[in-house]
Amino acid sequence: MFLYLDAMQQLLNFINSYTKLGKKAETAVMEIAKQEYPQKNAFLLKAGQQCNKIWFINSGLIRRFYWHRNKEITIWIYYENQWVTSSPSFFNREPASEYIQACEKCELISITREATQELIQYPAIQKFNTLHLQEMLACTEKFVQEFNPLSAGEKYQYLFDHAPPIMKRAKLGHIASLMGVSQETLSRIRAKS
Amino acid sequence: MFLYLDAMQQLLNFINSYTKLGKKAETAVMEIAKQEYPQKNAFLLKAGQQCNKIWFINSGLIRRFYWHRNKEITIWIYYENQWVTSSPSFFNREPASEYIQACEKCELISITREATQELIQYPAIQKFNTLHLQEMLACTEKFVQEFNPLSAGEKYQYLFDHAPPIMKRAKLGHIASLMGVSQETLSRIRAKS
DNA sequence: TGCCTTTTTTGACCTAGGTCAAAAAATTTT
DNA sequence: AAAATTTTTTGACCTAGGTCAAAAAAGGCA
Repeated sequence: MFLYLDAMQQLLNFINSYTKLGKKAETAVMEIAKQEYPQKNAFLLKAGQQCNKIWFINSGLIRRFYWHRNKEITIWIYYENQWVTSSPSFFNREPASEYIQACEKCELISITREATQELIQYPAIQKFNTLHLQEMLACTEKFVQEFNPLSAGEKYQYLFDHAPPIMKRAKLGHIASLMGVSQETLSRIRAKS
Repeated sequence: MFLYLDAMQQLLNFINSYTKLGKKAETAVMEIAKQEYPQKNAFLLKAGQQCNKIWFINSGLIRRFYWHRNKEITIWIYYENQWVTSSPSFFNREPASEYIQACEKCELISITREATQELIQYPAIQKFNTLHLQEMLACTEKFVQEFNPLSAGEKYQYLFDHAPPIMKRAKLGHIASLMGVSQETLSRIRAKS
């Protein structure tokens, strides 16, 4: 019970850092959001399923990946205080082309699509949603822009500077595919640094 | 005057395809939006400036690019019925790291950041904004995901299938840098197809 | 503690696509 | 229409990072 309140408070703090929610909105969030505790390697979503939730990460590491020609390609790895979902599937209500899997034992809060529709009735939450979508769009663009033209070694350094939890906690193969290089290349880069 | 109404109608049609606007909201859009007619090669934005507008393209081709080690890197090329802005600069109110330039003589509608704040007061426009942000996010993710693992030749085909106006109207060097390959490589790919 | 499995490293070799330079073609300007 | 400029193509050569295979290390678990 103590842990429960704690996790919810972490989520509310996150939202409040964008816009202050009123008491009613906070209560609505707490009533509608559910906690989940996936074990290491558990799947939150598999390719072909429709993704009907977004997850907020209280603790743990989560990876999104898909298969391309007998190879896993990691889209991104998420950690504490970030949101995960399959955007194309969640927003367009289409089957996902990707898997979402826990890399570590996790503590999550999930909100269903219907629940988000409820919550968005609160103006403060609507505002949070808009700000957050804008930020995600700007970040995604910025990342793609800055990251793509780098050499393999520079990509390694970039991720260390911008997403240390990934580099410290994810396994080599996952990081390599996130960077778009082979595992062997990443191992060699690491040997030098 | 006829042209003017025509361009505005094109914008309203675009928005209405997401959610129907009421008469008042439509009027507000028409009063607040301004038309612009940049010549070929004109800059809408230069690196270092803050981007305080979004543009809707009635006609023409517009390119976003930045410099990386004495090389222009094209972020994306936009055309009819699309919106252009520097998302990081526009949303975060920071200096842009990129240029936005007309590749052709264009017919545009611009809306300032302040104007968007006015317009978003209308619930239908707020809804359009949310839907459009979601779509952009989902599209951006999907594109990066599908495009990145392809070989140079496959990227060429992918763009032909997904963005023909770019391939038909943009110049080779711009397309090459959008694809992340050298101009020579693109020329060779084209020679084969 | 020692066995078994998974992950990471190392080495030898290869290839997609890069670079540099010059010719050819297409556009623009006068 | 000719000259000047810009864009695209072609050829020769090179390199970052890929692949395949095997060894070494690290984690799990009985």
